[in-house]
Amino acid sequence: MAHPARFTYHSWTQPFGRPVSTPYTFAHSAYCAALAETYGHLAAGEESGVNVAVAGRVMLLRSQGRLAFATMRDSTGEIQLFALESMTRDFENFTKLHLGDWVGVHGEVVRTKRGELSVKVARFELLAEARRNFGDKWAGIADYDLRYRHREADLWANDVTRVSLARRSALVRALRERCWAAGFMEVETPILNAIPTGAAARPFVTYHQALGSEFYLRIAPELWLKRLVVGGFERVFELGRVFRNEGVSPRHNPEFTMLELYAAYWNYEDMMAFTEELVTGAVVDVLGTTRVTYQGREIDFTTPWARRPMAELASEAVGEAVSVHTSRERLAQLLTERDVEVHPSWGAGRCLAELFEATCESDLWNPTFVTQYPVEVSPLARRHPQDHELTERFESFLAGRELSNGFSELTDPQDQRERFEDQARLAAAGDDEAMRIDEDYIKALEWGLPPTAGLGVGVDRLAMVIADASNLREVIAFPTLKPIREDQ
RNA sequence: GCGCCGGUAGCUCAAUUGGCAGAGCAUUUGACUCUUAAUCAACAGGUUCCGGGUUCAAGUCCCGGCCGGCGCACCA
Repeated sequence: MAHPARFTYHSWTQPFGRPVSTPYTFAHSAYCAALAETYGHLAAGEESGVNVAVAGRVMLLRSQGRLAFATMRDSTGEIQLFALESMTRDFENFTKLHLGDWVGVHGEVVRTKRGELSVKVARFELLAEARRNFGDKWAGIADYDLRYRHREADLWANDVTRVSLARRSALVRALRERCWAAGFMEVETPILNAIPTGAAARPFVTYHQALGSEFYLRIAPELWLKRLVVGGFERVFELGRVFRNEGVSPRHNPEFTMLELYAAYWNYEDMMAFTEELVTGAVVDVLGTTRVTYQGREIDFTTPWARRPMAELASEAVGEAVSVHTSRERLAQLLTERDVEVHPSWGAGRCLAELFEATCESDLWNPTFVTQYPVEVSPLARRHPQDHELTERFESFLAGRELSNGFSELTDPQDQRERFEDQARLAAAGDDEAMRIDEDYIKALEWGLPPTAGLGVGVDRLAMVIADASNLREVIAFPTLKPIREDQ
């Protein structure tokens, strides 16, 4: 769609005059869904004797001489409007309403002879006119470009959009309420960061005029949240946007919503238990079941979720025992055999993680915890007591995609400094996603971080599953799109 | 960033091997006292995404660009 949609001006000149003068308020008294419930008992042709004031958009209009029917929708549902020349003030203009116009209607709740619950219009007001139409009244709007750039129209034109975004909202609410219920305090941490940290990702860069400094949009709130734990807030969470300057795909948006939470005195086992309870609980809150059909295939959220060490899964996939202690050469060879390019800077740990991703990740359909991540790919996680090349870390996978990431937090400032230095060496070697040394964070650890476990959940990914969406953009109200160049 | 596919009326979509750009809905006008995507009749509506090229002739073929979808890469 290179051209913006052209205006379709309706000529209101005859019925309403121009400019149309619309009211500043409407004394609304009832919603469609409530009317359907309250007056469901009315028989065909029966009148309730009750007057209501409803408002919404005209979705359909059937004008038939000296009577007319309209279908009006509000945020809760639809109801029919029934107008009669003999009963309706300004009937002539009612028949000239346009699809998409906002109207406020006063009238009696009745059921028509043909059995449709209706508001018999005594009088109505045009609250706002629709100067553009909302697409084909049967087919809606199909053009992705128009749907994503103008979600306000898509929401009226396509039921699936309304349902998907409503489910996302319900999910966010459920996650938040479950965190509150578990004693987590909701906090907010900076989005403008002097150092991008807490994850491995290329950041967005911006600039503050008065401070004369560059800032990075956060790629994760992780380190700030742990500093709050150092400060004595033992359970904190943040539900907010993070920004990663990476490719866009059906499963990646440059800005996305992350839930991160930290609990003092927990380890990663405790956090896995909480993750199950949180995610499965939220799914049940929204959908009322633990068995969800996603893209035609069932996902079973029933707890406990499977728990599998990364090395075990990778070994099964390649048909031989591999681990973080397998020689780098052998792991690299296995990767090369699978057409994965091995970078010189990768050690055995990174190779094992890559091997797992290449062979196992996309097959993990039901929610599954993968545990025991190599230290090399986990610069903020605490070492596993039985094997110091591994960490007490897990990621959960769902429908073949990463859903969450959690671990026992590294609390030793000296170890943390060395991990950062390893990352800095990767950055120097050209890895623009490696972490940078965050001296303030090391200083925070020197004040003492108690044993703590942390979790990050990709909210958009979970919303996709709950909305049965194959594309992330279906659960983001306004996904990031390339701006249309004006010179075209 | 690379590859494949797509962009035609406000919306949804047609258009044969290159041969007069169409339909439904919406809009406008008219008919109609129980409709349900109401129905019926009529009018109007086009830079076929943009810019070049080939050709007697381009929506269609070629080149470049814009935007989108999907795949790959990237995303621990």
